[in-house]
This record gives sequence, C-alpha cells and structure tokens, in this order.
Amino acid sequence: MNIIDEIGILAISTRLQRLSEQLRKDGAQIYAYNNIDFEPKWFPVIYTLHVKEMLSVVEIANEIGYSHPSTISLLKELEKQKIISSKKDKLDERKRLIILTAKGKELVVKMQPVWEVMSKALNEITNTQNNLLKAIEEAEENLTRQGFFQRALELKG
Amino acid sequence: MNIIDEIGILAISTRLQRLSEQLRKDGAQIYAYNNIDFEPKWFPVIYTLHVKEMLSVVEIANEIGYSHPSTISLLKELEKQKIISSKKDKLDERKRLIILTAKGKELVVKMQPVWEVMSKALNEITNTQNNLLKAIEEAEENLTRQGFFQRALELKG
DNA sequence: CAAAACTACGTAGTTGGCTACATATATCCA
DNA sequence: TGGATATATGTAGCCAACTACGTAGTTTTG
Repeated sequence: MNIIDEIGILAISTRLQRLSEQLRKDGAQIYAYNNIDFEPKWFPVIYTLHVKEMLSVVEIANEIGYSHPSTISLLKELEKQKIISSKKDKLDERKRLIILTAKGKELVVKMQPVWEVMSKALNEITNTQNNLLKAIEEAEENLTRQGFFQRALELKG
Repeated sequence: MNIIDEIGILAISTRLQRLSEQLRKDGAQIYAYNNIDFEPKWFPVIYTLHVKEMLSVVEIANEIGYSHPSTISLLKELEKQKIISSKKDKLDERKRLIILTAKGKELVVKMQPVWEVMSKALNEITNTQNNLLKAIEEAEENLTRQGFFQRALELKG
C-alpha cells in the first residue's frame, strides 16, 4: 500500500493523470495491434468531425475542450496524415474550415468495430460500484457551479 | 453540450486529464492565496517524507507512483527550495537518502490547515453519487486484474 | 464611417510527465 | 572469488498539454 493511496483526496489530481496516461497508452497499443495507424489523442477531433462534418479551428477546440493552440497542433498532425483537409471560410476570412478527407472517412469506418470493443473494455473497467465516467461528470458539474478555489475560500471563511 | 461529453467513454482519458489539470491549477491558486510558496506537484513527495521521514530516491518514486527520473527532478526543485536535503547511505553507497529540512518540516505545519480546507473542498466536489476517488480506486483495481489491452483482445476474440 | 473592441488563428516558449540510455555499486552463483 | 546480473541513480531528449503574445479580419459604437 503506498502513501498516495492513503492520503487520497489531496493527491487526486496526480491520480487522475496517472490513470489517464495508463488508458492512453493501452489505447495506442490496441490501435497498433489492429494495424490502424491512429493515435488515441486524435480521437476527439476525428469523432467531432465525423459528427459535425465541418468546423473551424476554434469550434473544434471548444468541442474537444482543448486550447486552440493544442488543437492546431493536432490538426497539423492530422493534415500531414491526410486525414483532414481545410479551406478558408469565404464569409469570414479569419476562419479555417476543417473537414475529413476521403481517407479520414474510411478510417472512421475501419475504426468503428475497434471503438466498439474499446468501449466494452472501458466499461468493464470503469463501470464499477462507483461509475468513473459518471463520477467525472458529477465532479465537473460541481466545479461549474463553484470552483475548487472558491469553495476553499468559503470553507476557510 | 459538447461532443466529448456525449461519446464519453472513448474519450475518458482526455477527460481525466482535463479534470486533473483543472484541480491542479486551482490548487496552485489556493497555496498562492495563502502566501505559501508551494506547488501542488510537490505534495506527494513532501507528504511521503512527512510520514516516512527518510527514504531513497527510488523508494519515493514508488510511493508517489512516478518514474524515478520524474522524481529526481521534483527532488531537485525541493532541494533548491531547501525543503529537503539528502545524504549518501553509508550501508549502500548507491543510495541517496532524502529527509525534510527544518524549513520543510515548518512548511508542513504551516500547510496543515490549508490541506484540511482543500480536503473538505475536494470532498464537496468529488464525493457525489458516484464517488470519484472510489471510482478511481475501483478502476485501478480492475486494471491490475486485467489491463485494458488484454480485455480488448479477449472481447474481440 | 473611422476608431476601438473583439474574434480567429498562429507561433514561441514553458511545463511536467515519460522512456532510453549510461554509470556505479551491490549481490549472486559457478 | 570474480564474472554475470541486478539495483540505484543520473542525464538527455521526447511529448502533449498549456499560456502569452502577435497579426489579421470582423463587428460595434461614438
């Protein structure tokens, strides 16, 4: 039993990160094993474009919950892989509109069964007595109502 | 409502990381607000040393669940801050034994009330219908029994 | 309708974790 | 007991997120 497990709550940020990293790495392995040239971090962008078809850079960033510079670097990778393409918005010349290429759309089709298996496996792992996904959602909701910092302020009085 | 929230499980790694980052940042703000020169990432090391008094580098790494190089870089920072000090183990010259300095011990005392408030606030946030900390523990346990990759293999058949 | 404010995108540089590799010491076993 | 193996530490460099800042185009407003 290590200490971090004992003190729990104060190191929760550390533990969230550790778990995230573990799942990410295994996810990468699963794609590799299935001969799919795909990285877990691309999933949010690809899936978003699969559903919404065409979006600007900042719109994607908002959808996936990343900063826009992070999103730009993801998009660069995906463009290099020819999974997405982009063009300037004629109505608003500041915007760059992103869509999946034919290759990108094929990739989505190819990945569907893998995603299904991954979903099942992840559910096995996370759908326990305390459902991890729901716990995350509930925590996020609480944070939206009032942030960690604000709560600490009030508790201190 | 953004897409990542809808697809949930497949982006769980992303969401864990996002939540972790959010809590870490607010944590830093709380220390700053209380005029304590301390970073959230130092917590696991400091707390470990507070409890165990004297440990080697690798022992600390194991306790906090980090790789030893990451631990070394944390220790370097803490040594620079004069929060910890270290000496060679006379019985095993490979080892470097780490302890809290007087300043480090004072810091722990000073931080106790802040930690208490933080614990309470974190409990408000995470102790919902599905307790986040317990959900993490349960997921980690499941992963120990069988990894994500192995599960996906078996489900695929 | 021009100046101010705002929005979209991009680049540069930081951060906090990691793996891979190198070296020194300790332990084990033929 | 000395050569192979294992362990402890350290360095270098990678990676994927971030913030801060700059530029260009759009919208608002006095």
